[in-house]
Amino acid sequence: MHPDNEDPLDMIFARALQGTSIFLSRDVLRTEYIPDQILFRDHQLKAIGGIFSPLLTGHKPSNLLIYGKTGTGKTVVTRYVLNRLLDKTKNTNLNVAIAYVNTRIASTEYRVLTEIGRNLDLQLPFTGLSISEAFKRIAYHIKERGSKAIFVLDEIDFLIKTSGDNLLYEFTRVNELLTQNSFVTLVGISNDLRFKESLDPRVLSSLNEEEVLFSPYSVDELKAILLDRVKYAFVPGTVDESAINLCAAMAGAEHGDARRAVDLLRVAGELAERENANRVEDRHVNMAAKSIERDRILEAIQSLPIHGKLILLAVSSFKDTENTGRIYAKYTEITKRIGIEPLTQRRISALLSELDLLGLVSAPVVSRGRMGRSKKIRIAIPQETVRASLMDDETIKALI
DNA sequence: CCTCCACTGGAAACCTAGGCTC
DNA sequence: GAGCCTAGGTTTCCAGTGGAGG
Repeated sequence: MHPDNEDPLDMIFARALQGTSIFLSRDVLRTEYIPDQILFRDHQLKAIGGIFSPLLTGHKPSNLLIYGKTGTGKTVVTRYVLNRLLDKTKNTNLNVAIAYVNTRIASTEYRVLTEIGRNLDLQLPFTGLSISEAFKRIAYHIKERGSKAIFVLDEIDFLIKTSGDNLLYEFTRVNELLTQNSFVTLVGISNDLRFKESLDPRVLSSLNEEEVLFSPYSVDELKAILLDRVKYAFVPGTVDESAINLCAAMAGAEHGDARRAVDLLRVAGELAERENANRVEDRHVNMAAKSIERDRILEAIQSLPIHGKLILLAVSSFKDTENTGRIYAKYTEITKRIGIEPLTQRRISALLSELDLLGLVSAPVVSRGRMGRSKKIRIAIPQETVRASLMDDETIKALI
């Protein structure tokens, strides 16, 4: 057999067929995966389990607020407990309904409501209804079915930041509309402790009936978690121990982020597989770190609206930092060239702040005395990445 | 210590797409 | 199908501001 002479595609298919891939199961390394056993989170597991347990006898559990940095297991533990609870109630006459919404992804009040509706098998049109109408429909749906509902609002700080606490206030009062055999319990998940400050005290006291804190994992704990996943994810002996250590160390260096550790391992595995290596080594992990960062940026840019892309292009055409006025001038020049109506400077200022938040540009506000007060704007990602990702856009392609 | 630049960022008005009612 | 309503994005308006230069 001469592998060199074979069609490369045939080889890939053959490998897949023979199951000689280094992966046993990729799914184990996906972010949505919920393991059978959760390590180092006994305390939180018991606490959350205890808080939800009244549900088993048909009583309303307390509202709950969960805190912890990204990748500390908040979402996984919550979903795990709720899944187990659903199993327990499956053969009873308790009608338990769980709605999970990530409010960073469902970024407006209305989208949060449609998402909750979807989770409860209630179709809501994606636009056209008022917030209060959508809200009433959900409440009526729960009441009619006598549901014991749990609303999990993940990354709840985003909802508060973008839309205030009006919706949350309505949620805390929804039980007044419901009858005895139906209720809604709220679970808020946040990685920012400070968001409490911007809540109405009434909302806070209602939402904060119980509180559970998730601390970051240590590097040793991360390593143990990875070793556990490796057992199910990879063919035995195909992952170097030093590669695992490196994943754990990289993820631990930030703040004990298990999601990042697992992502690194998955991407490292995929890179190793792609180059037909039979082991995952340190260098694959290093490559994975770069690849993940690059993908994050590419995705962020590609999902930008057209004006966001044009601003990015304007910013990236300067080497040094520039103030808002100069960026705006460049931006209007670009829009003229491709025949698009420019947005106002006020709007561009706001969009620049959004790009700053996304980490694509750096735009701190500085005062230059007599030279006025403005943003100090600079591109924050490699020039070549900007070009590569903007090439996808037909209207912009011609400019580059 | 005062001025004054070049915006910032809050607030309200305006616009548009799309569902609802009759 | 006309007329109404709302959410979300944008524009309009404008008071407020940090600090170098006088």
